[in-house]
Amino acid sequence: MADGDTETRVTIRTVAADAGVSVAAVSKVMRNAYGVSDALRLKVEASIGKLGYRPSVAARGMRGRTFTLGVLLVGIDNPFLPGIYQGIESVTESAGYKIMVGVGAARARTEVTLIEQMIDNRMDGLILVASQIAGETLEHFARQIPIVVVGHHEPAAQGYDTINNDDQRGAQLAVQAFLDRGYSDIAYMTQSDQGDHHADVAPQREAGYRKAMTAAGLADRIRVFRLPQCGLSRDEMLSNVLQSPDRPRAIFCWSDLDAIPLLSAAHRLGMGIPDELALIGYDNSPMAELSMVDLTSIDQDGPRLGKLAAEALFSRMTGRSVAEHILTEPTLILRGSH
Amino acid sequence: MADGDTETRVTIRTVAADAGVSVAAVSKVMRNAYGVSDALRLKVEASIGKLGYRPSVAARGMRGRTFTLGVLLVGIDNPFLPGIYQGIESVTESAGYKIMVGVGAARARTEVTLIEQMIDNRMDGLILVASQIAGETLEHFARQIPIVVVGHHEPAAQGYDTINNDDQRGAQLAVQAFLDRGYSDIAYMTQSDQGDHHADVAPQREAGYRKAMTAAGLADRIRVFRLPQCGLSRDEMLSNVLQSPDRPRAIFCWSDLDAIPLLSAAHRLGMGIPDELALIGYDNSPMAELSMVDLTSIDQDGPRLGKLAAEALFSRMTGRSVAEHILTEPTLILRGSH
DNA sequence: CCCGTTTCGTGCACCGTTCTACGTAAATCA
DNA sequence: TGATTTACGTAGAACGGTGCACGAAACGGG
Repeated sequence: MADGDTETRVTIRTVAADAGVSVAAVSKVMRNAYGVSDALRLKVEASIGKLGYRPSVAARGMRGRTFTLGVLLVGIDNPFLPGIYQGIESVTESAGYKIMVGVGAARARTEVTLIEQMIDNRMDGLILVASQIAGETLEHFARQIPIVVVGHHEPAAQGYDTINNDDQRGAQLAVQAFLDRGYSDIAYMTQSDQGDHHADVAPQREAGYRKAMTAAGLADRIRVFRLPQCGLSRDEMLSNVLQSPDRPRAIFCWSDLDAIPLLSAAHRLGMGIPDELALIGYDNSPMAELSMVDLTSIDQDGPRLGKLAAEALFSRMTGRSVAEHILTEPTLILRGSH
Repeated sequence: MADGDTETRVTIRTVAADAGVSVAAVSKVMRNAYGVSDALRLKVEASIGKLGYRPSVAARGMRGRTFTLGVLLVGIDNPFLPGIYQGIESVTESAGYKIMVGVGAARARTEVTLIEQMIDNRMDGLILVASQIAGETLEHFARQIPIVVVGHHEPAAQGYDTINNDDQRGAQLAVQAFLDRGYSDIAYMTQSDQGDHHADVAPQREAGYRKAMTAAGLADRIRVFRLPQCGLSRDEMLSNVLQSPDRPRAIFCWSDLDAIPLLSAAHRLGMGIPDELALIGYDNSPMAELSMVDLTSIDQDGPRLGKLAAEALFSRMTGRSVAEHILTEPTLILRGSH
């Protein structure tokens, strides 16, 4: 512990002494509770200003609320997250709540630890974005702290809320967009399932793809490619898929995250887009918009999802106990890749 | 507050009662402090396991340490951050420390609030990545909590450490790479300065660019473009720069973050790369590697910076009080854009 | 066998807040 | 004017841990 010239912390007691009032009085002013005269308030506020007093969140959390929310993100390299985060922040900021973020690195174990960490830090509520954690575990945590989940389908959950774009509908939009252009040889590319509980977005999009294909009478043309996790063999696999003699003419990819590397592989192989390969992604990430990428993608309006999540969390924190499961409408962003 | 079937929390008292020992004994076992017999330890650990006890970070923090570090990031959409974060995590995880992240959104005001929040949450130390906060403010905070700063040059700082890649050297590498290809009409493109204290990386890279140009006898060819912040007029400005009759033949861009949109604008205008425009970026982001981007870039080895930062923080937390200012060597990643 | 050391476990005073319960003075009402 | 109410401020007990100081064994050497 660095113990140089440690400025002794300004506590509520320091303020009370300075203002010549009781500790409780200062506390009341801070929480603008009932029963404070203007004279007292002024005195206390003057001292607070003079001393630069900030209440300790940790101590405050031991009895009251901390006005801090926890947000758990899968990672920081996912283009889907900034929009959601910004949506959350827009709501929480104006309500005077602070946000602490945990980065789950897509490992369920890490995520559980982080959630526990947030509970132990006495946060007032949690928003989990694209969490990998199973529903039953979530129910367990939800008994200890209000929770809202984004990007994880669990429509029967009782203890927590879920906010999602309608991933099945998004997949249907993509398939339809291909059909409109006359394609019938449409494949779906997804990440390899990893303990997959059918709750994650990728399987939902797969289900939507299958339904849409079946509805179009193309059930026998259904093909699903599953990408391995690690980087090197993934790039290889992308190339292999593209070079195989019976490669699909059109690919709907579960996320821009994989669609763009796929596009890159196609480009490297000298394939024309969309003439030799048509492609639609998901998330409408900023990269998709770049002219050399120009990727058609499904947009799920991250800021809106974030906003809805924050609002749901607040309503749950203030009493609602019956679960809410919201599904928003995705939109197709037309570009040159299909 | 959701007050459904609130599982009453397992506290240190619950454990003590269950194991038939004192609260202090449990505390000792948790902190594996001196003076615990094997018998006692076993008894207590059994109860802890049975009850699933986790100590409250908040309460613990009021006297001891929390084993939690705060990491402040500029944003989550910056390709430079994942590497650094991963580097930090690799060190802290094995040391049994948890990380809470704050997202500063590149606004100094928000960042200050978040740092205060982290101090109030009793974190044991802070790593600030690409923070916008002025040096004097940092010194102030550094008196309250050990701090290490990444991506912000403040070589004279006393109270905190800084870890940076040598941005001036990186700029020099870029200029040299252009010179080697025979370019002399080399411009620098940067973000418009925003309260800029010369400490941020962009001005450092600018200084390096100026030095390198001067050293090459091209002082009179020095040109600097400053991009506005907001998205729309930025794209316009990029196009304008590229379409002006005396546009530079080679541009060194302060970050891939702006180099890639610039590349996109060039592509949209049908300009050949590198024949009509040569480009070098900074950060070697994953996108730069994509075949349709193929951007030459300066790599600063984020994971290494993160690792160094975490190690510096630990050494500071365990007593070191004289500041450390580390500069790492950047490398040029050759690709097709120059 | 006595006395000085260790070793182990406990009681208790913190840490910085919140919040309930209570006392007092002023204002209102009959 | 006396009885109520209302407004304001204060003690002091939580909250869930930590860690110091202390006492009681157990140990060990002369």
